[in-house]
Amino acid sequence: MPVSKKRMAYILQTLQSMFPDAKCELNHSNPFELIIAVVLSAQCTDKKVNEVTKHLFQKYKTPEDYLNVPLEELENDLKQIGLFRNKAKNIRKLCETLITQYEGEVPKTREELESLAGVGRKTANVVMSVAFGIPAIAVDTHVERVSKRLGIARPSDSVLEVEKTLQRLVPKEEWTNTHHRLIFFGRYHCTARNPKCPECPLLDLCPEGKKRMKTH
DNA sequence: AACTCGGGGCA
DNA sequence: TGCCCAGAGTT
Repeated sequence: MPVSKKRMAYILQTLQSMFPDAKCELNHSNPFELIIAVVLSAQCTDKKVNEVTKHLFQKYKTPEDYLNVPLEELENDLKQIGLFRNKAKNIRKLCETLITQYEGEVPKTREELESLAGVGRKTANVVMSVAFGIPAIAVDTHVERVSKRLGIARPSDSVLEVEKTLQRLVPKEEWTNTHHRLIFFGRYHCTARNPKCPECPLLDLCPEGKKRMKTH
């Protein structure tokens, strides 16, 4: 059974005290740069993405810029990032759609965003919340892992089920902040390998943490 | 639900 | 060397 709203409120309060300033760490200065950065961030550290986009965004500033070079050149510019061939193709398709259907602008609805190449539910959620201020909880590997460890979601839940559970347990005005705090919690504290259970303020209510403290 | 893409970081 | 990284698309 998922946690109660009361217990969730305590978790949220604790996360807020741990990461009061949690926010999107992908460098961007507009919605178009953000959507490119999030597409690139799939299965790649945001640190590496920022390293690459630092140069990328000086060279490519508009959707047209990505289409005005040979595909091989864009692939080469993304060489340091995993899955770079898929991402280069998707980004070009995405830019083409922006030009032909959205007057070169990044759309704001989930349906429109998810229709773009390389953009799924997670990326759409990030763009909506970070670029346009629309409340959303994007469930990535960190959010999924910590939600399941804390007992907020069941181990067998899909990412969509995890998202729905979080939406039900968290006040809508806190969705975006909570998303970023769960990410920070997963990145810097409740890490995939060697989570910091002994010094975790949530250990007392964490099923996985208590299990780990016994067996390790 | 499982599989594939995929170079880089880290223990 | 093996696991993981702010996933998405296909089968």
